[in-house]
Amino acid sequence: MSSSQMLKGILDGCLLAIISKGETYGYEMIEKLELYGFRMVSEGSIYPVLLRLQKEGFVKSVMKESPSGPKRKYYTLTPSGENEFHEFKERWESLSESVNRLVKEEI
Amino acid sequence: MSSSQMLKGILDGCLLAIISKGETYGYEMIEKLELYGFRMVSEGSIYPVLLRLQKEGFVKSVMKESPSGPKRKYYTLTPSGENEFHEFKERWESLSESVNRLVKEEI
DNA sequence: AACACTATCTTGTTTTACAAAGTAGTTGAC
DNA sequence: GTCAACTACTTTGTAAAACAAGATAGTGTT
Repeated sequence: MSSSQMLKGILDGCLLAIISKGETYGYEMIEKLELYGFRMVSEGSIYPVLLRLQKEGFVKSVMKESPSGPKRKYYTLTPSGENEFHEFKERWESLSESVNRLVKEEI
Repeated sequence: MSSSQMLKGILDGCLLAIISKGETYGYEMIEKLELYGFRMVSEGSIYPVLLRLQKEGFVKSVMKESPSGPKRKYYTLTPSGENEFHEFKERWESLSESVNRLVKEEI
């Protein structure tokens, strides 16, 4: 994956990161992203990404009853998703170092 | 600008960063991006961004003769572009901290 | 019943990514 | 002198993505 593809893949990677910390569902992921400092990540943004991640085989999901409210779709990483998350971390490392070198006046 | 808008604006910010270091032109920016570790940033990616940045009033350009080869379109930041670059740096700081907290297992 | 909160999905518009091809000047090799 | 290689910018076309907004639906409170 090239740098520019990387730019688009950050939300994907962040969702993989959240799911890697333990089974969770879409609505909760939005709340967690806010805790981590991401602002304005709305439902219209993340649900389509979750569907794509599942289509690509990186996550799988099961519906479970909620103690209150409608059923929740819980997501977990597949082995392929764990691998993808690992690769995301490396790409992120490389990208953020490049951007930091650039904006922090080095070179 | 929200986090998700931020995700799309990284290439824009990086181009502002490069131009802020001194007058330069598209073809040279691609070479510089490579030096900073960005891979596969092609002409089809950056020229449209440069046109948009100019349309938004963040950069201005002048054509100059090249000592060899076709004329070059040299870009510089406008005051509005300097301000935008400053805001980009703040947004980048905030985003990269969020992503790092997330992938580096904190919280 | 009306409202608020939880939870997911779909739709429709706008924007973006970017490969590919087009145009054009310069340089060096043969 | 022409062929290839490099420099340099633009345009075009397709595919994908972003995301606000709305649809749907269950639960809890007033």
